Amino acid sequence: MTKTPAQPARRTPTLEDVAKAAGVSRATASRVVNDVGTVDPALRLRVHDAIAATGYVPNSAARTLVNRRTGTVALVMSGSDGSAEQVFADPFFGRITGGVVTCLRDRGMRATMLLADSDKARRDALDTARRESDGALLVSTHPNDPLPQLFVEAGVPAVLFARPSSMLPISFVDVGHDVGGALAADRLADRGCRRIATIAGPADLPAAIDRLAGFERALQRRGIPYVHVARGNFTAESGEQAMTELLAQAPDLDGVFAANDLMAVGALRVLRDAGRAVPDDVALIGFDDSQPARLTRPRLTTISQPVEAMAAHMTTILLTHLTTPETPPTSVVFDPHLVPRETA
Amino acid sequence: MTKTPAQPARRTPTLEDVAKAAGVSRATASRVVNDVGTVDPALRLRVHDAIAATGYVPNSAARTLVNRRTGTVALVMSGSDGSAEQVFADPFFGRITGGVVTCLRDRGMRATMLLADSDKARRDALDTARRESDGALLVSTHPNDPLPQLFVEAGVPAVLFARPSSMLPISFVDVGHDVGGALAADRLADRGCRRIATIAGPADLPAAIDRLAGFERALQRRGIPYVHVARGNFTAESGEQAMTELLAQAPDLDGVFAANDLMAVGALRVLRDAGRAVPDDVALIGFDDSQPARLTRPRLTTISQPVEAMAAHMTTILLTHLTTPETPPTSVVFDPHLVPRETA
DNA sequence: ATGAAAGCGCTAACAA
DNA sequence: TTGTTAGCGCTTTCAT
Repeated sequence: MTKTPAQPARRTPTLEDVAKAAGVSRATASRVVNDVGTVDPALRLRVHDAIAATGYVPNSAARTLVNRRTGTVALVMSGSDGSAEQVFADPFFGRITGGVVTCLRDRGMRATMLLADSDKARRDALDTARRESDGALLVSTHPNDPLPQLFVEAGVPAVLFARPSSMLPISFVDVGHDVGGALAADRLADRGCRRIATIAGPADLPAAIDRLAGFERALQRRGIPYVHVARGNFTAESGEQAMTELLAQAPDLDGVFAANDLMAVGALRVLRDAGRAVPDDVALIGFDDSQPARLTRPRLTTISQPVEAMAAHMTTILLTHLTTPETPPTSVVFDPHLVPRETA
Repeated sequence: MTKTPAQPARRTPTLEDVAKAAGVSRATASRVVNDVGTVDPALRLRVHDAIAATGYVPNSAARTLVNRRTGTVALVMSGSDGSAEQVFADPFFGRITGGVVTCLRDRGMRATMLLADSDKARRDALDTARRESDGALLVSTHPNDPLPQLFVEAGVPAVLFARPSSMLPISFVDVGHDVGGALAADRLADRGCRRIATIAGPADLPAAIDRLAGFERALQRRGIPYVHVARGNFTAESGEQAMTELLAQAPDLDGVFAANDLMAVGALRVLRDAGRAVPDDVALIGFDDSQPARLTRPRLTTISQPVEAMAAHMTTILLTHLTTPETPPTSVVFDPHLVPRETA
């Protein structure tokens, strides 16, 4: 019965307990735990035993208090005002979250979920990101989102998912939307389509702009310069309407690229109703490889983005900025790929 | 130029700074900040001014260290082993997250996202939930998930989304799956269907069991005792297969209830291919009110769950447990409702 | 290589 | 009502 023998109380063990059990000072125990500085191998072993014996786990609040590091990254979903529910219902959101959480987990870190869908929410998100996280991952669903700029101005480390509409000194990951458009163009051209049309997305969305540009350029390269363009807003209904317009404008068309799957689904319905066989009369390609693309009959050929990988990479970029603050803004653009199914 | 006049340094202000600026002690400043104890109105005012002047915001790590409260709730997505990406791609997940985050935000709290898809991940989640959050919200995607039991045994405050397969002394929210099944039954019966079949979900899933039971009971009440049952696994493909079986078994059927929308989508395809007009020859009802339900033509009549409200309520239950630990486990079952569209 | 000691910013007894 | 003080658990100089 010398020092603190058996039941010191039902309290969660602290570094002090470990030190005592190992017969060393708290400082030494800390060094062992953090694997820093130099400690005698023998002592190190004793400390490790003590850790195992006591079941010690570091208290992160205490660490944060002294280190100014939280081990947490804020994942900010930024929607237009009051769009909370809508933002989260999009499977995209979940895939991004999955990529981020998985990546952070490998590094012993966590993600806290923030929602920025009003001016106040944006301020709060900035504040929380600054004070209770080490940095932020920003996912905007609409163009001209003021959030990225806010973070840049406040000097809070942040990385964007998708290129911002206006130039900003901030890192981001994105997919090559233009490359995706080109993939679709080549696929249509390769299968012999010559009277081609496209259902483009909103004209103020960088992603939509690039998909269209890449698509048109690729066709031009293939000697198919003229493309009928109708605009949609990424809903199935707008896809129906656009397809209807297109059919009226160019009844003889034989290939269509829709800037997302939902619009492609709408287009498919109109084509079917118009008695056009897909893909034999008209080939059709979507974008996103979303669930609806797999559910249509015929199944939708589409362009896929490596969302999880992008999210993971976005996370590692942020961690780099945290480790090496002087790192200049970096952007990484991922390659999309064609998912050949039945409509093209 | 008396005390700390202008630029005390570019350091984030602490309570000490506020106290100094207001000419009071740190304790008084703390009382004002936390609105606790009794403080002279005049001093209170001076402290508030000082807070505004310094731009003070409490340091949460320091608070956590002394309070043992993190202001954070762990949102644990629990999938079968290695199913990370799949879990997150489900829109359900996002809707739950949205409900939780919104509810927490109103109370000045945050959610940290955890993924429990392996034994190690489950242990880690438990540990993180215990050490870095005040409690946990558990969302299981598969039956017989060991996670809830783990939390119960560890005594970590937790609330489940959906009733656990085995009885457990733990709070949960759920939707009345049986009520939903009955809603579908009544709808079919009301529109005159008499030769009714159902595509049930996995026999080991409480939700699937209840949907089927509620459906059958309601039909029985209406004097339609016999129901053809085929099983699916909640995918569109399984829905196709089940519908094919059903059509073979009961070629004259005139109404079908599928236990989820995806299977209903599959069924719809088979019915169309079989030349059955929907809803005129065969009426069809799904469950979930998911995106695919809105995309089919005809649009799918379905049963909707108030997911966001359920998630929010799950959160408030957890907060109640945190405030009043002796609160016994509570369960709240929400009413689903019928979303009448075109297939029934 | 190791330990003593000084905080990190805050809350809560306890005194006054 | 207010202030003093003792920690919460940890890291990190600075001596030794």
